[in-house]
Amino acid sequence: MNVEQAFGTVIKKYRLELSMSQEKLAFESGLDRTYISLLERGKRRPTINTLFFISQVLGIPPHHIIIDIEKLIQKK
Amino acid sequence: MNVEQAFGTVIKKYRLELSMSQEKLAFESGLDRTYISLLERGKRRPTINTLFFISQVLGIPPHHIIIDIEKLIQKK
DNA sequence: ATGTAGACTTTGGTCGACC
DNA sequence: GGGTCGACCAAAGTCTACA
Repeated sequence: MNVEQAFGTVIKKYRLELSMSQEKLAFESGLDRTYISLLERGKRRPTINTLFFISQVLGIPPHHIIIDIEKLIQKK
Repeated sequence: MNVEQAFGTVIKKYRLELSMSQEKLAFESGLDRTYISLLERGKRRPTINTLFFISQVLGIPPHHIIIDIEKLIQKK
């Protein structure tokens, strides 16, 4: 599993835990809804700024998301 | 202080601790030397993939760099 | 509420050269 | 060894629309 796929998996997991829609996550983070869709499916590589925007809305510290990514790509 | 400035500050700190040149960091991480220069001066926003490449070469876990960034932008 | 597609703008990232 | 500039190409991110 690569970094962008892991990122998508992780933010989707946290988004669903909050029962939040892609639409709301997009709006609150100032990004486009279709872009959130692309991110969750591992089709885009976010900048670290985008990471910070999204994690802020999810209420998760950015480094926590990175730790999850590290674990996912470790597992292959 | 913004995210990209913090990123530049942090990777420069770790690079200097290793007494590594920008040239070597660039080569080992598969990036361009001038781009490392831009990053350290906060002129570019790296993707998370770039974060992983660079942190690998620096021997620092990616989330550790993110923690440092969080602290720096907190302090203003 | 989400996936996809196409056209679009902006910025990440490369490369050669010079100081 | 590092900053900068200009030109360039690839990819981030937007927007409209339809299923």
